[in-house]
Amino acid sequence: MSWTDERVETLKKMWSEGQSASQIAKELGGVTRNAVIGKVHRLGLSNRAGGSPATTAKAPAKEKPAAKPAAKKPATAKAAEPKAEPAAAEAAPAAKPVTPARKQIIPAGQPLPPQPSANEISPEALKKVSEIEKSAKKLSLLELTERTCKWPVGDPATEDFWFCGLPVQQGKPYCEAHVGVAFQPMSSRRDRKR
DNA sequence: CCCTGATTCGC
DNA sequence: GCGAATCAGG
Repeated sequence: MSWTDERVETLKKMWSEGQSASQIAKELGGVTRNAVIGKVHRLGLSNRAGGSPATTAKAPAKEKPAAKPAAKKPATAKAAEPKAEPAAAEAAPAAKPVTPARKQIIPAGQPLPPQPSANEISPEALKKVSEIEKSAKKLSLLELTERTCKWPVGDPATEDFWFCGLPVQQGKPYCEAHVGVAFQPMSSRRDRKR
């Protein structure tokens, strides 16, 4: 696959929408996330700029100490290149419905509105759990690994007992769905005082 | 381990 | 220009 105009457009759009490189690659098909990232860089829109420069403002002059001897990184001489104003400020950064050709999930630079669900377990979370439990891998205790959801389901005293086993949420011991109900912000036993 | 983007460099 | 391999971080 090559970078046709269309594909580049999709790339730009998704990237500006905050989609991850892998998501974009998946969407485009025929390319890896590396390809996407590479293209992004070549297009000069590495930084999801456009209007919100306040985001990931990583140090561009990221110099790597010569910690790698025979490495394949012969410290390029172009250490810090005066990356002037990115022409990225091309189009209107905001108010641009664009073509909602597909699913536009993430708003944009906006992280996400404050999560209202602070108390009690949202019915959605519970529903999500019962849903995922159907597709749970139902692992036994011995099959659990560091990256399998350790949420127990059923009664340990019966045979209807197993662990979720779905991919964990990274770091956490449970999958996303279970993390949702596992880490109750608080309460729930408030009015449950026996 | 999963994921993310960033960078280099042979092609 | 392209993107795999690699790096670096979460």
